[in-house]
Amino acid sequence: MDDQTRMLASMAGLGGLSQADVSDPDSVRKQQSLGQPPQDIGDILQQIMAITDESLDEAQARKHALNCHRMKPALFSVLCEIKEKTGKSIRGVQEEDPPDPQIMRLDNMLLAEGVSGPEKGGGSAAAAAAAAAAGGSPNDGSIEHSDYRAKLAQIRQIYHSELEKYEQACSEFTNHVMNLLREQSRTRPISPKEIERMVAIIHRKFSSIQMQLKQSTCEAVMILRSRFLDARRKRRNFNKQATEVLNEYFYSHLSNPYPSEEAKEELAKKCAITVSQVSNWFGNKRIRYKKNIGKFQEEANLYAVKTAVDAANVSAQASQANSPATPNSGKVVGYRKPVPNFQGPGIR
DNA sequence: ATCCATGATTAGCC
DNA sequence: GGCTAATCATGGAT
Repeated sequence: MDDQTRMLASMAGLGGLSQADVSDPDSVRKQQSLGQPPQDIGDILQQIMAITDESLDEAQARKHALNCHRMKPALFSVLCEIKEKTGKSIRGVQEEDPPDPQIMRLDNMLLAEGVSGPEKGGGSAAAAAAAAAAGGSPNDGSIEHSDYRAKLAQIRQIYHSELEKYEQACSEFTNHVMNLLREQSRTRPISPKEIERMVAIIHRKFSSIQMQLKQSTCEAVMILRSRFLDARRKRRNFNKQATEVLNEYFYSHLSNPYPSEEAKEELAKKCAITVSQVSNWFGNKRIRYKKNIGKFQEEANLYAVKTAVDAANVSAQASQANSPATPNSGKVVGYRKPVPNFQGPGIR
């Protein structure tokens, strides 16, 4: 075996610094290449025991000699090239793929929720928006709101600390593998490109772990949102005055209890609730009235009387303001007598 | 604990 | 898109 062939063998991963080098390599190689059963463990142990400082030194010296050989760089690159060509199957898998749409979705959501955004406490805007969407009145639920923010901040904190941990672990592991490969590239044909690819594989693995983290964070945020912002969970009865205003309108428009968009806006303003709450209220009222007119009879009479009295007051004031000679002729707008037969004919 | 009232949501209709 | 009817979920009285 001349120097070059020995080196080729050693670089192709057959040699290096194995126990075969330091004791009797040929017997082991021959046995294995001939498909014979591996030699006894006793024999191997014998060989290990036979390793001395001297033989180690000799092996190191030989390795050093190989590394310093003038042909080494050229041969190394040739071997790398061969390996590159034969390793097509691996390459196909690792080609750059476009950014995962799912991870983009998760990123967008976390950003929107203020979890992954740059500024601290970024959830407030999202929380406010969500609260507004839920249709709550402007000044209620401030306690729950701050509670929501606190919980969101907690999620955010956990998310960031976990992310940091993953990133640290990733870079540590990457460094470790890179060092290992660099070290091995002295004795095996490992090109920098291959190391790069390995690093990419590691990053891919870690990013899939990151995706799981993002996914579970998203789930936590969704649960939090539904817990705090589901309007049904924090239902509050409208105040007495608001209910009165709505009932007044309902019973004084019993023949057609369908307020126009403008009327709804007006009522919403008066009651300090949203237009959709007004719509909900009328929807519920109509159906419940229709289902049990008898039950609402008393209420209907009450509001009819109330409306009549109000109208009388208004007209009395008006007649006082005008001339005393013209009484309330035809001025009783919105008056509705206490009808014994409330059919609500207008309800579809 | 139970029941009723009530605001919100949902599916289906027009 | 607005409405009805059914239903859910909670508040409050008992």
